[in-house]
Amino acid sequence: MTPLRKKPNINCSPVDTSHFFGFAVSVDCVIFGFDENVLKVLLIKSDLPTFQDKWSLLGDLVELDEDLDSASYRVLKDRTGLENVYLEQVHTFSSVGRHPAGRVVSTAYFSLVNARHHQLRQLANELHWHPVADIQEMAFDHMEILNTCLAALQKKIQEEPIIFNLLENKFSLRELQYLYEAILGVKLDRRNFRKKLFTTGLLVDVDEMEENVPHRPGKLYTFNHGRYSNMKKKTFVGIDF
Amino acid sequence: MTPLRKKPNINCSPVDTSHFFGFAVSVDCVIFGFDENVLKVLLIKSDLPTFQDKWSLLGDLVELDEDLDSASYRVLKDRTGLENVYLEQVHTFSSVGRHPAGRVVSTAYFSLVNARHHQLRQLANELHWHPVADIQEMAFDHMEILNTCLAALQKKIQEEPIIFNLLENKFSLRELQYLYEAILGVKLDRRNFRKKLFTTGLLVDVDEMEENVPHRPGKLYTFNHGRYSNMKKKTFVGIDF
DNA sequence: GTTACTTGTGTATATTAGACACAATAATAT
DNA sequence: ATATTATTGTGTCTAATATACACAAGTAAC
Repeated sequence: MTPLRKKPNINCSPVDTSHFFGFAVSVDCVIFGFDENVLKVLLIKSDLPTFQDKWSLLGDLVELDEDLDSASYRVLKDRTGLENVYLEQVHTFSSVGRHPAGRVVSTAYFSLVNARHHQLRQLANELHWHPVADIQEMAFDHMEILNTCLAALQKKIQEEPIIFNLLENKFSLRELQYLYEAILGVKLDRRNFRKKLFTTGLLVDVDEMEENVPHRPGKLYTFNHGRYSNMKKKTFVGIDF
Repeated sequence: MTPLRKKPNINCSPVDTSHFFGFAVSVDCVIFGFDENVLKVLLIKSDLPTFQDKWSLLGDLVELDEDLDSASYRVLKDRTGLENVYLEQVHTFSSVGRHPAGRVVSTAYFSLVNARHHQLRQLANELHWHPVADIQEMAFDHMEILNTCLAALQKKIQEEPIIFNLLENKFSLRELQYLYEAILGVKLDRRNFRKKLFTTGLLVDVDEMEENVPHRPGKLYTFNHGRYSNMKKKTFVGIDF
């Protein structure tokens, strides 16, 4: 429980109030995208002098009348223009010295977006996609947040089919396989990969082909959201490679 | 990132400061124990009038110079007398109206303790073990927190061998199996269960037998922590029933 | 039409999961 | 001491799943 220190009622005791009610809360969004066969994350240059020229995650302070999910949705919508994106709370970071401006605890979310979505392009002036594998350091404790969220993502895509949020609506199996490989950092056997995915029954052949590829085009598929929602109750069988 | 609203420096602007730095942060610990073949959780009667006679989780407000892990360790140590217990952050709950005294976001941890540990008994006057399955309602949003933590526990014990934290140092395979069954809410095949656990190579036969059981006594085992730490690097293979 | 690259497909083997039964042991009651 | 009761300890067969692996055919570019 959360007993507010028994003694003085928190509403009548300004001293105690300031003692406990002195936190700021923020959200930080690790926004993943997939482009050029590489897993990327959307970053912004830090505007704090302390972290001059360091990159940081997209985040914001949470308003007093706002919950964490709403705050992260707001950040995502305001900063990227995207709505209805996949968002998942991962962990709350709370080192005492983590923010130079005061006591700020931050809840990390990861988000999966289509990196080539048109609405995103326009804002490209202040935002930049970075290959996750290339990032060595960041502002604040954002490197730790990124690592934690990447681990969460790797685990989650083996449990639930959220990975499709990173692709166009229609995709080829090659794209999907490369995406799995990029996230997990492994090479997968193509035939076994296809077999496995077809047996899920969640891929719909849309009877179209890739275009503008410099080789034999592959079939395109979509993810069967409806069917997944139904079978979800009965436990989705993860993709174990 | 966490940009503190560009405009006024947060340290020079009391108005903005009170606006964002008005949160309290708490931790709530879902302390699991196993006794009488039932999964239990340690609860306390709420001392808030709003939740008269409702049970609540053990928790406390976080100090301004304290991080979340420290706060939850503190709660556990102060309230149960136990140290070196297993603790894991699960989720942060932040509904705007979740706490009657003001804006309090709370980070939930689950903890695994030996319910029969001697240090615990003395404090039994204000704390009570409740069978998880019997709990229907709780103070605050603690029912939701409990459910979330139970789900996290069920998932986690199938990925890592943390379950041994709930048992005595030496235990029989029956106790271990009943514990798995209590947490997962399923019946397991005894022969397959034993086979599976032996093949992990993490059980050490201590060459002792159960005592004071009204039937043929079983062998006692301990969990091989050292060996697990070593193999952990190479990915522990979960127990898939 | 040749080259480069990728698609699409199946089988055999190894590993793992799941179902299932009975004799041996200790404690207790008679 | 004997019977009763409850539990231990053990192995095999079958089904399901994971893994390794090769070649012909399609399209684009030259």
